[in-house]
Parts: sequence; C-alpha cells; structure tokens
Amino acid sequence: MDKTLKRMATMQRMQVTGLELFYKKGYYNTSVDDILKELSLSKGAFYYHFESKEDFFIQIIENLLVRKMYSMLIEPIEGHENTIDLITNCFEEALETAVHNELDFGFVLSNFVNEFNGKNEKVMKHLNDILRIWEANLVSAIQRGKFNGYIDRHVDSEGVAVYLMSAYIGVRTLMVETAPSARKYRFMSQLRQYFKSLEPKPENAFNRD
Amino acid sequence: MDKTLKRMATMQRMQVTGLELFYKKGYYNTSVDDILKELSLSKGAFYYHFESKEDFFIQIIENLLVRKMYSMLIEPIEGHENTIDLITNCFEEALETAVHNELDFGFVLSNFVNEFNGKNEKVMKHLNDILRIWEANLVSAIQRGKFNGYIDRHVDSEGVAVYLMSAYIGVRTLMVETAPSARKYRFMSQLRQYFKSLEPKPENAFNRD
DNA sequence: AAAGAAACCGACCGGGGGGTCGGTTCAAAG
DNA sequence: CTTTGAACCGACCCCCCGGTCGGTTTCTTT
Repeated sequence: MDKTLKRMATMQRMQVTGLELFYKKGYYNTSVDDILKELSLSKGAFYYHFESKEDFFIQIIENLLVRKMYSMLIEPIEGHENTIDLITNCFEEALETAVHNELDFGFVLSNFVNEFNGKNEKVMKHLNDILRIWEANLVSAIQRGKFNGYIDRHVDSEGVAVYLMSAYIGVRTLMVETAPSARKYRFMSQLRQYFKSLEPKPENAFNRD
Repeated sequence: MDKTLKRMATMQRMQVTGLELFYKKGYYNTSVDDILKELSLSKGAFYYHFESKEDFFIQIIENLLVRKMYSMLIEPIEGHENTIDLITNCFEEALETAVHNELDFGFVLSNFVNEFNGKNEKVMKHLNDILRIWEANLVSAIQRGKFNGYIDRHVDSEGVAVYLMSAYIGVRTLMVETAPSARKYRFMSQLRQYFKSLEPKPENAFNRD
C-alpha cells in the first residue's frame, strides 16, 4: 500500500527530527511546533499520527534510541575476541562521534535520564530499561572475557560494568563544553590503565572454569 | 539593621528553596510561583529582591553551589596526607549523601550542566567555572600526591582528574534510579582498584603511552 | 504618633505551549 | 468521473509562566 508507506515515512521523519531537537534543546524546551516547523508540517499531521507529545517521545525511544544503542554500544562488544580491546575500541569510536558533535546515543540516553529523572515516571521506565540492557550486556561481555582468559577471574563483573557505564556517561557530560578532544584522549588513557588492572594476574596459574 | 537582616533572610530562604526545587524538578520545569508557594510569598516579593529568574539562579550558583562544592569536594582533598585516601574518602562521603537522597552538590552541578548545555550560555559560563575549579584542585591534589610519594611520578595528573570527575558524575547519574547503595559500593570498589594502579611502582619499568 | 521607606501583595499582561476539531487535499478504488 | 477515506491543514482553546505595577503592610526613625 502506498498510503501505509507514506504514513511510515512521515512518522519516521517526525521521529528523526524530534530526536535531534529533543537532544539539542531538551524535551521540555522543544515544542511540537518546533519540530513541525523544521519539517513544514502542521499540528494536525502530528496529532493524526501520535497520541501526544509523550507518546511520540516514547516511540522515539523504542524505535530509534534502543536500536542505536544496540549498534553502537552493545553489538560491538559481543564477539569472542579480547573483551578489553572490544570495549576499548567501542568506547573510542562512540566518543569520537561525540567529539564531532554528532548524535552519540549513549550520551543521548544519559541526557534524557537526567532530564526525566523524578519528573516523568513513565518515560523513565523506558529509559531505565535501556540502561539495564546495556549493563547486562557489559556484564556478560566481562564474564566472557574471564572465561576466555582476557580478564582476571576474581574481578567483580557487575562492578566493572557499573564503573564503565559511570565513566562513559560522566566523560560525555564533561565533553559537552570544554576541550572535548583532549578530554577524550585523557579519558581513554586512564581507561586503558584501569583495564590493565583487570588483566589476569601472572601468579595465577592457567586455570579453566 | 533589622531591615537588612530581614532582607538577607528572605533572599536566603528563596535561594535555598529555589535550589531544592530546581534540583528536583529542573530549572525550566520549576516556575517562580512554585518556589513562592512553598514559602508563602508573592511575585512582588521575588521581583523586589531579584532582577529575573535567571539572575536569581546565577546568585544561587554563586552563593550556594560554589560554597558547597568547596566544602564537599575541594577542601576535603587539600591536606598533605595520602592523596588517594583523601580522594577515596571524599567520594565515599559525597556518594553517601547521594544514597540518602540528600542534595549532593557535585551531582547538582552536573545535572545543571546537562540542562543548560547549548541552551543558556550565560548560565553555562558560571557552571563551567565551577567545573574548572574542581578540576584544577584535583590536579593539584594529584601533583601533591606525586610529590609526597603517594602516586607514581609518571601518572598524567590531568588525565586522572578528568577520569575521576567523569566517573563521579557518571555514577551519580546511574544512582538516580536503580539500587543506589549497591551501585555506590561497586563503584567504590572499582575506584580503589583503579587507584592501586596509580601507586608508585617500585623500580619496575612503567609502560608509558 | 507621624512619616517615610523597605518589604511584600496579587491582579494583570503578553507570549507560548499542548492539544482539538472542522475543513481541505489527493490518490486509489469502483 | 465520482466516491471515499487517509493524510494533512491551521485557526482556535485553555492553561501556565515570566514579568510588571500600583497598592498595602510593617518596620524604623524622629
């Protein structure tokens, strides 16, 4: 059907532009009209496709944010190669897009968490879901790393996961204004230093689970 | 003068309540009337004491935020004792107030950075000033640590500072919703692990980047 | 007690935002 | 060509918010 195609296309356009503006100016500071003006569409079109601004935003989360998080921060660390390298490269690349001021979805997420925390429970539920997925995937990557001998068996997988997420979210906050490129470089150096402390200790003889 | 005293008291009350609400609900989501209702004061009283909502907020930054940042995150690490212990304890205490959902000013700061970034240059200037002060103090604490033999000489002081700020800001974002106490515990464990990797190496060659 | 000033009140204004709804366009089906 | 309904338009409603301003209360001074 041509009509359903058009419908999908319009909704997609609205969501892409919506995410962009919500990210740049914040959800509450972006009016529906702002988005519509960008697309030369009208209020009627918007409320024909979406129930409300909130519903619109939740669909953006489910359709765009979740998928991008997967492709940028989850899938890249799923292989069986050296876990530490995988995570390092993954962060490196994600932060590089941040340096160029493009949409970095890990940060988009934490940005929204900040904006909605304590203000909109419904939206927060969806955002927390993504955070949990990210965390779970980091944890299993680390456990895989232990199993494959890239990470010391005594490290606390969940601890490392929380720590990595913290560091990533934090450095993105710091990169927003001052010397993003320099901060990225320094951050990555320290991250590597931290990762070294997770490597298997030599005195621990070769052992399998 | 009784009058000037009263003036100060009223302004102080407004600022304290203002900071609380701005933190809880966000700056743009908190109306001046919200604050006034909490205090049973009127618009007239507010605009008698402050030029505008923005001016009000900047005064809150200068009067409350800056001072609290100093007492919570800067002064505690200024001594000549073991730098690593000082920073660890400082973070430990700051995060503990966060667990109890009290105002944790390091996080208040990063929250506002998120909210104002790209939206209000004037306010951002003030917020960035505080970030810079925090960073500068961390850097000099680390350099002091090197001088006093608590930290390896080859460590990049500014790198560590950026990394610590990142980690702190990030974990606070993660603590807002899910299991704050558990996350704090895990975070602190990993932080200690990281700090171990900064301790002076005996005479072993240290691999530098 | 009177006067003057500081502190405070609250109705009002203008603009903007979310959401509604009757009307219009246009492409596909009969 | 006519019909039909999905897609879209845009004027309108109502509420809220930042800010104003003339008036009132409260304190200080003499």
